[in-house]
Amino acid sequence: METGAIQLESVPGPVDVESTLESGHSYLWWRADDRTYDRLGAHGGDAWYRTVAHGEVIEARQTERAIEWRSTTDADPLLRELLGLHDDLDEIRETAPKDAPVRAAYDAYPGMRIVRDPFFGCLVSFICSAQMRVERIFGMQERLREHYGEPVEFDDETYYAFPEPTALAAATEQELRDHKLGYRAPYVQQTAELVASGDLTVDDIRGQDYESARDACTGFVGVGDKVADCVLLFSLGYLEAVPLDTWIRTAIDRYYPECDVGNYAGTSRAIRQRLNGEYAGYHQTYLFHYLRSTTE
DNA sequence: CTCCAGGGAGCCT
DNA sequence: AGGCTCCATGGA
Repeated sequence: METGAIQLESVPGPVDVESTLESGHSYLWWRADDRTYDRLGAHGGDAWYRTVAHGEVIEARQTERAIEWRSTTDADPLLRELLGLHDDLDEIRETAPKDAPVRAAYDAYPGMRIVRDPFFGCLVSFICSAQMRVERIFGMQERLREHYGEPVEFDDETYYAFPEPTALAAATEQELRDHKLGYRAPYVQQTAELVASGDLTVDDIRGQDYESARDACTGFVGVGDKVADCVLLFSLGYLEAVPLDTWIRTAIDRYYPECDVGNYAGTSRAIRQRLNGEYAGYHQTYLFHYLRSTTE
């Protein structure tokens, strides 16, 4: 076992691991303790989180001055990448529009960062997210891991990685339905088949300009514009991607009604411009959480 | 009981 | 391109 700590003073801008991992833009981490997911802030923000990424088990928690970690490897560079710790959050916030809703949203969750999830897990988890509450999406990914994931030993325990594309491609639709994926079951199976066969992979997406990348991503089954935007934003680092979900549509109706031009591509361009382009996805994610936390 | 959740596919015009 | 309808599941 290796252990270490990332000093917060080495990270540009504030950090909040809890809101980064529990707000529902990554579904690939889980609580390492017995405490269940709950309202943000309910546990003092010092909980241990665990994931298996690139075959390595990583556990991390935030303390007053550092992010402590335990892992099967030197997790420092991997953690910085996965948690978006390279993003200069102060600079990003500076680019946000200075209106009341965005300001309030940034004040509500200082330190929340955009994750960089491994591609396939991000893709499948957001296919599963269609018409599904945030809390339940975690459970679906947990069942996929435990039924189809490769075991990894760590600290005398066995944990399961997110399934490889071949493993989910070999699953039957009925099996996936039995694991409560509902009508998303064939989407996940067929998308896994596309990736496993090499017919459509991350290499067909990464590196292209934003709108071309989004179009390419909708080639997966169960992936429309919205899920494609989530994958570009939460896995591939397209920080300008603005997923137009029910919550951000409410925000558009309320605060930026002129941006709704009646179709996804046009509304996407308008709200992206309204949120000042380059980091529009960051600002959207803050708005999403602000709205979700203040309307329930 | 009904309504709805970080939507998308298939089919129609 | 744009507008239906259907699709599972479970908590409010």
